[in-house]
Amino acid sequence: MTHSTTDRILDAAEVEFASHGFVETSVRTITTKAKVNLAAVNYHFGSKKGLIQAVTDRFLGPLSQHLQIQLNAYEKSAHQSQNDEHELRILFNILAQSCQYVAQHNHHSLAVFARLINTAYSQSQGHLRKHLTKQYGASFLYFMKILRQFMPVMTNEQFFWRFHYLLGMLVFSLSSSEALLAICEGEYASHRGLDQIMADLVPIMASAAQAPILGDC
Amino acid sequence: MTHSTTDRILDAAEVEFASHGFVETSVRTITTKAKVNLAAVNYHFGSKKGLIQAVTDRFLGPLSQHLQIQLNAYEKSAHQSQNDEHELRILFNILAQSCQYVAQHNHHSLAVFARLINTAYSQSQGHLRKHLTKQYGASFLYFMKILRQFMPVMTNEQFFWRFHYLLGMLVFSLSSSEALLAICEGEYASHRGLDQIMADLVPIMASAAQAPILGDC
DNA sequence: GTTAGTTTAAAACACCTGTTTTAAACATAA
DNA sequence: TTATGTTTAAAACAGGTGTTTTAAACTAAC
Repeated sequence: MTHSTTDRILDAAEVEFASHGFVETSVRTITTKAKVNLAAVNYHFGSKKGLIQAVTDRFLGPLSQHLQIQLNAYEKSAHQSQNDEHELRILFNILAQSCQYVAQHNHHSLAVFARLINTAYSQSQGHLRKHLTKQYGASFLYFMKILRQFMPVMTNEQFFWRFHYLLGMLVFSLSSSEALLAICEGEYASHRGLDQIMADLVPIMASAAQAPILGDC
Repeated sequence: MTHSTTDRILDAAEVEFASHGFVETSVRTITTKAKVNLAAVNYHFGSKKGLIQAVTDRFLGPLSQHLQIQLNAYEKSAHQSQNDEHELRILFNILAQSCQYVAQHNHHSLAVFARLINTAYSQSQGHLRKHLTKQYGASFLYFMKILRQFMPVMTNEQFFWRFHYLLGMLVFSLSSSEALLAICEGEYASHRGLDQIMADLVPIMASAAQAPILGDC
C-alpha cells in the first residue's frame, strides 16, 4: 500500500473538491475513488466538514508559512525604491511564488485553493470562513499591512475594498480558468496553466492597485 | 392578490437564489416563501432548472438589450479621442450603467446576476452555461469587439485572458461583497452597495486593461 | 353551463445525503 | 497473549431533495 488511509482520502477528496466543488461531491464518491470504506471519513475526520478543513490545511499551512517567511525577508531587505508599482509587483510576485511553491508538491492545490476561497465567500458556509480566519488570518493581515504602504493615497476604507477587488480577480481567475475556455470552445484562445495565470496577474494587480479613485467619468 | 403565481415564484426564487445560491435553495423553501403550492414550480417552469433560467432571463434580457443599444449609440458617435484609457472607462461605464438600469427595476437582480455568473463558471453546471451563451452570447461578443479596439497592443489570446481576468474581478466583487465584510466584522470598513462597487470598478478595470504584459519582475 | 386552464392540499415516489452501527477481520505493540 | 487501534463489509438510520400524482376546488372564457 503506497499511502495510508487518511492520505488516500485526502488525495481523492482534493481532486474531487477541486473539480466539482464541496457541496457537489459526496462522501461516497470520495471513499469510492480512494478505495476505502465509507465510514473511514467519519472515523478519521469526524465529519465531512472536518475533511474539508483537513484538505485545506494541508496546503494552506505550507502556503501561509512560506508567505510569512518571504514577507519577513522582504521587510528586512532595503527598499528605498521610489517606484510604488515596482514594489507592488514584487509583493504580488511573492504571493504568486508562495502559491506556486505549494503547487509544486501538490498539483491540485491551486485549484482547490481558489475554489475554496470562492466557496467560502459566495456560499454562506460559516464554518469554513471562521476556520480560515482563525487559522490563517495573521498571514492575511500581514500581507495587507505591507501592501498598505505602497497604496498610500487612499483611505483605510478605500484600501480595504481595493484589496477585495484584487483578491476577487485572483480567486475568480484561478477557480474558473477552464470555464471561460469551454464557453468559447477554444475558438479564441488556448488552455492556460494556473502558474501562467498567476504570472499574468502580477502586473495587472499592480496596475489595478494604483488606479485612481475618481467618481465621475 | 398583487402578483400572479408565476411572478410570486420568480420574486421569491430571486431573493433566495441571490442570498443562498442555486444548489443551496430548495424548491420547497421557494414555494413556502412565495406562499404557493409545491407543485406550482414544476407546473409552470417544468423543473428547477427551468425556474433558474426564467429567473436569469427576467433581468439578463433587459440588461443585454440595454447594453446593446448603448453600445450601438457609442459606436455611432464620434470618438477620435487619442486617450485609450478614457475610452475604456466610458465602455466599462456603459456596462456598469446597464447593470444599474436593471437594478432599478429589480433590487436583487445584481446580486443574482453576479452569483449566477459565478455559479455558472465555478460549478460545472452545463445547462446554465449553454443557456447563457446561446441566449446572450451576442451582446457579450459585441462588447468584447468594441473593447478590443482600445487594447490593441496585445494578441487575441492575450486579450481573451485579460478580459477573463477583468470579468472575474467584476463578478467576484459583486457576488461576495458582504462576505469579506463579515470576515473583518466591520472593523476595517463599512458596507458598500453594489452600485458603489460597480462605480469603483470602472477606473480599476480600465487601468487593469492597460497593464503591461511582461513576464519578468 | 360547459369547458379548459389554474391553484391547492396532501401524499407518495424514488433517490441521494451525511452519519452511525454492528460485526468481523487485521495490524502492531506492550 | 492481551490489548489497542485500524479497516472492512453491510446495513440501517433520519432527513432532505426534485418530482409526480390524485383529487378537489376555483377562475375565467366560450
